[in-house]
Amino acid sequence: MLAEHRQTMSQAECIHKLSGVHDALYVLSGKWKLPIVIALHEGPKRFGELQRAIGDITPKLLSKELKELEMNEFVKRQVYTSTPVLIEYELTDYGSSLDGIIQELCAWGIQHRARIQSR
Amino acid sequence: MLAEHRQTMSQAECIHKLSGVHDALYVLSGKWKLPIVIALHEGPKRFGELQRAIGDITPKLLSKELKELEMNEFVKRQVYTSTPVLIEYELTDYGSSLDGIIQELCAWGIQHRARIQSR
DNA sequence: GATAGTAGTATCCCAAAGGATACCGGTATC
DNA sequence: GATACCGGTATCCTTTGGGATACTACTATC
Repeated sequence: MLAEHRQTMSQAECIHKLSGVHDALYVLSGKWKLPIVIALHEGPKRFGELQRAIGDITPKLLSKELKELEMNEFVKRQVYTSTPVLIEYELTDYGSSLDGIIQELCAWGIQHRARIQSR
Repeated sequence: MLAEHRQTMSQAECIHKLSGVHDALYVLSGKWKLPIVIALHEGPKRFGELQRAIGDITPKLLSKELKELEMNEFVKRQVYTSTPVLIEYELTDYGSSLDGIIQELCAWGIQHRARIQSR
């Protein structure tokens, strides 16, 4: 293979990766989206439970992030019309498709912290 | 296993994941860090080459992000004392350890785009 | 000697992200 | 009837991330 072709191929691959990563980061933007998804991984949670599980998130932000997660079909808002009304947020199957990303980030982050601390 | 214990375990797991993901996202913060790492994946690049490869990044931002990537040992700044001086940025082995994360983000991003467009 | 490229730095500015605080209507409890 | 929880909303304010633009010192080329 000619150098010229290799160059073209790796450039194409680079652009391909750039766009994929960009799209993924776009829907995961914001400080709290992944924390919310991780917290919901344990099971459905109510608004207040989520707030306590994550810690330090204000209701305004939690509400906003949940709406965006709902729009992207990562999270389902379940309303149980009992009295009083019970509202639960639960991870959808599509939300669970983020597991690979979360696993990689988590594993890398943990080894990185260990690496930093051992210096 | 008692429900109580399951709950405790999954909470611990949740906190564990939260901290790992947090640490990873912390060093990858900023709009251009992953794009730079991806661009350098093809091979070493000079400042101007990087700027052109990424597109739309201003020299100020590129300089800042490169410094942070260098501090985290993702990127090595090579100075060749020829005349004129040649400066190249190259990915370190540790920088390559981000490949798993990039792969996951890229693959997920691409399937997500396909999913969106097919609706 | 003008022009262009290389590798950045300096300054200014703006929009967006996010935090603090207060509030709302409803229900249940004391 | 006061208080407290639930599920949020509204308003204000600060921070910071990042873009635009200009500039520098050096070298090479026309």
